[in-house]
Amino acid sequence: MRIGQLARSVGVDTQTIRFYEREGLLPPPDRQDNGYRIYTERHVERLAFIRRCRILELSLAEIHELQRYQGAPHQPCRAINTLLDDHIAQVRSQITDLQVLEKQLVSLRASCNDDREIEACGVLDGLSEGSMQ
Amino acid sequence: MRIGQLARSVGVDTQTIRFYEREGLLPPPDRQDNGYRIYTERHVERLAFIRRCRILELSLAEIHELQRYQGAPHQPCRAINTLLDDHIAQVRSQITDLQVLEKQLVSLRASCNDDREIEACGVLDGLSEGSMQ
DNA sequence: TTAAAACCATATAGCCACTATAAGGTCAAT
DNA sequence: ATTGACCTTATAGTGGCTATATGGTTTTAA
Repeated sequence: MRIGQLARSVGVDTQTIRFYEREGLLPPPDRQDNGYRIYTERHVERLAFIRRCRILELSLAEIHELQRYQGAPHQPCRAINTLLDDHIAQVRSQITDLQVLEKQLVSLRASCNDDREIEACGVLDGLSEGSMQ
Repeated sequence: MRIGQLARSVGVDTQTIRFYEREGLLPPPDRQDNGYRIYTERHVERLAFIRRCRILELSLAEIHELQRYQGAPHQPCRAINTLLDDHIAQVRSQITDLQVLEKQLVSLRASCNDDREIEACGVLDGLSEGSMQ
C-alpha cells in the first residue's frame, strides 16, 4: 500500500509518517520505480504501535526504547515496567502541579467581579502586586 | 541598572529579558554609550508582572492582552475576568485529560509484573494489541 | 485525449517559550 | 597586560508535529 492508505488506515497525516521515518521510528519502506513508498502489513502494526504509545503521551524517545526491547524478546521485562512507572509518576506530578495552579487561579479570580473598571480590577491587581508568592 | 542586575532581581535569565523585549512584552530600554541596556524600576515591575503571569502559565499572547488592558484603566474589566475564566477552564480540562491518561496507564501497568520475559510482557502486549482504543 | 483532481516526492519554515552556543566588545581589578 | 565578569548580536536547538512551496505521477472524468 502507498503512504496515503497507510495514513488513512491508522489515522495519521502522511507528513507524520515521513517524520517518523526520518526519526527512525518507522523502518524505511521499499520504493516503487517512481519513488513512491510501498508499505506492508508490518508497517501498519508498527505505526499503530507508535500511535498507541503517543496517545499515552509516551515520548518518541521512550517509544524508541520500547522498540529496542521488542528486539530482545528473551530479556526480562522489568525495564519496560520501570519505563511505564516513571511515566505514570510524571503524569501524576503534572496533575498535582496543575491542581496547585488551578487553586491559585481560582483564588485570583475570586478577587474580582465583573463590572469594575480595569483600574480597580482585582485580578490585574493580584498580578501586579507581589502578593502572589 | 544593567541587564544582569535586573535578571538577578527578578530571577530570570538575561537571555529571557532580551527575548521578552524582542517579543514586545518589555519596552526597549535606553542604552549607554557602549550599547548596554539601562533599566529602571518600571522595568523591574513590568518584568515581575510577566513572570507572575508565566508562573500561572498564561501565554505570552495572553500577557500581551493584559498589558493592553493596563493601558485603558477606565474600561470595564470584564474581559480580564473572561481571560482568566478561559484559562481556568483550560487548566481544568488539562487536569481531567491527564486523569484519564493516568487511569489508562495504571491499567496497562497492572497487566504485567516484573520478572517476565519481554516476549510475555503484559505492558508491551497491551501496546501492541489494538485492545487499547 | 486531454485536463483536472488526487496523489506522491523533497525541502524548508513555523509553532511555543525559552535555552544554548558562538563570536566578539567593554570594563574593573590584579 | 591579562584575567574575569559583564555586555552585545546572531543563530540554532528543544518536541512533535503541521503548514507551505514546488514539482512529479497517476487516476478519473469530460
